[in-house]
Amino acid sequence: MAKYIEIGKQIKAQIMRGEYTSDVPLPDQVSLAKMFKTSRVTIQKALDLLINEGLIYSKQGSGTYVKQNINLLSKFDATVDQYVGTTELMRGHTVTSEVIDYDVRLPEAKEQENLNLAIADAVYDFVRLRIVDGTPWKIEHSIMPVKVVPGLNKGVLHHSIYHYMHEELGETIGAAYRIIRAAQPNAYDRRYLDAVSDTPMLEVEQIVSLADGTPFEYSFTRNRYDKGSIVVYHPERPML
Amino acid sequence: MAKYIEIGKQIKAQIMRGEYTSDVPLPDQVSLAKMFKTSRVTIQKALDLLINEGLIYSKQGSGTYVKQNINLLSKFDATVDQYVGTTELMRGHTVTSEVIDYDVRLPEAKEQENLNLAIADAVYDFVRLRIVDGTPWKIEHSIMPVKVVPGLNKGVLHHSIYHYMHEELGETIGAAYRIIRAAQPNAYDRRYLDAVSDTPMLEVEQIVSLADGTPFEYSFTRNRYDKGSIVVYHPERPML
DNA sequence: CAGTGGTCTAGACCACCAA
DNA sequence: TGGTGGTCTAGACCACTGT
Repeated sequence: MAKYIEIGKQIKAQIMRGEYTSDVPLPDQVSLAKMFKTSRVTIQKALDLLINEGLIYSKQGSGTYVKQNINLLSKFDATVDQYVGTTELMRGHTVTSEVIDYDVRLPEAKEQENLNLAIADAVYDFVRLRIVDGTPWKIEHSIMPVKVVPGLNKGVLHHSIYHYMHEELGETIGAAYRIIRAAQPNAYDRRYLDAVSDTPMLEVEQIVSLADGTPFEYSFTRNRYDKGSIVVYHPERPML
Repeated sequence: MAKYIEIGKQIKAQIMRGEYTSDVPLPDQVSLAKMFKTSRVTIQKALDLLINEGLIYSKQGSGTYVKQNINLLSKFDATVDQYVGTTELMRGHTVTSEVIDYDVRLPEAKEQENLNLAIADAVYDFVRLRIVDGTPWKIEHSIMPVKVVPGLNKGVLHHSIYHYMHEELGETIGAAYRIIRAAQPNAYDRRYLDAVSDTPMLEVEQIVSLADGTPFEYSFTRNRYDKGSIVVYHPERPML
C-alpha cells in the first residue's frame, strides 16, 4: 500500500470523526508533513485523493478546508459511484436468480459495436429475474461475449456473475457507461414484475468494461418505479 | 496552465488522432520525458489524468496502453459526467422558460438538511417549465437559499440561472448528487407536459454544490419518458 | 535479468492570499 | 511581506513483467 494512500485514509478518518470542521482550515502541508514524518509532496498527493472524493478543497495562498457538505457525503456513501453486481449491493438480503431465457448466438450490429466484436464472435444472451427475499425485483437482459467471459453456463447465472468473474477468471471490473430512462412496461414486466399499463418502469442500459477497457457486458436492467432508484455522485473533476 | 496538463492534452490529442492504438504500448515514460523535455514524474502526472479519464491504463512492469473502448468514449463525450444547466446542454436549440410558480419562504426540514440551512434562512421556491424549440420539455422545481444565490428574481428565472451565477455572482459549480427514478405523472405533468396515466415520467432529484461545497440547489426535474434520458459515465477510481 | 511503471524525497521556485 | 498551496526537478529505490 502506497504511503500517501495510507495517510489519506488517516486524514479522512480524522475528518469523519469531526476533528476538523469547515470553520477552520486543516493544518498546513508543512505541519502535516512533520506530523506524518514525510515530505510535503507526499502530503499533497494524499490531500489530492480527498479532494477527488469531494471531502476537502484547497485554496492557493489560503489553506485547505473541509467542505460544508460532508454530512451529505456520508449519507450517500454506500451507494455512490461504485459498480458492483446486484448480489453485492443487497448484502443482508437473500438474492436469487431465475433464468428466464438463455442462448448463445452471433451478435447483432449494435452489440458488435458496443462490445467491440467481430461478426463471428459469439455472445451469450440471457434474461434473468432477480428475486430479493422472495419477491421479484428486477429483470436483467444481458449480452456478454463468449471470448471475454468463457464458461458462463446456467449454473453460474443462478449465482453472481461478478463473483464468478473475479474469483474464477481473475478479472477486475473497470468503467461503466449507463443510460438511464423511464419506459412503459413490456411483456416481461407484466408477466414477472406484476406491472400494468400505468406502472412506470426504470430502465438502465449499460456497457461495462474490464480494467483494461475490454467491454464485457451490454445489458438492460428494468425495475418497477417503486422498487428502486439510481444514486449518482458527480464530483467536480479537473478537465483536460 | 500547469505543464503536466498541457502535456496530457497533447498526448490525448495524439491518441484521438489514432497515433497510438490498443495493440502496442505507448512510448515508455523515460522516452516521453525526453520527447517533452521534462522529468519522468511530470509525464506520470500527465498520464494520470488520462487514466482518470478512462483513456489509457498502465501495467507495472509492462507498459502503458490505450484502452479498447476509446471509440465508445468519444461517442458519449458530449454528455458525460459534467454538470451544466439546461440552456447550455441544448446549444443550437432555442430554450425558453415559463415561470409557473414563484415564492420566497422558510425552508422545510428536509430542505434545511439538504441545503445546510438554519431554520430562519429563507429560500426561493420556484417551478419552471422549460421549452425547447416551442415544445414543452421538462418541469424543474427548485429550492435555492437566498443567502447563497441572492437576487434571483423572475427576470433571471426566464433565462439561465447557471449563467447568472457564473457571470453575475462569480461562483463556480462543484459536485452534484442525483437520485434518478421513474414516477407516475402528477398534476403538473398532465397539465404542462401532456402526460396521461400511462405516461411514465423520469425524475431527477438533485443537490448541487459550489466549488467550496456549499449546497445551493435542491431540485426535482421531470420529463416524459420519450423526451430525454440520463447518460452517466462511471470511471474506475482509486478508492480510499 | 533488463526494462518498465510506482513511489518517495529534498529542495527549488512560483502564484496567490491576507494582514 | 510572510505564509500558504501549486508545480517541477533529479535522482533514488522498489515492484512487477516478460524473456
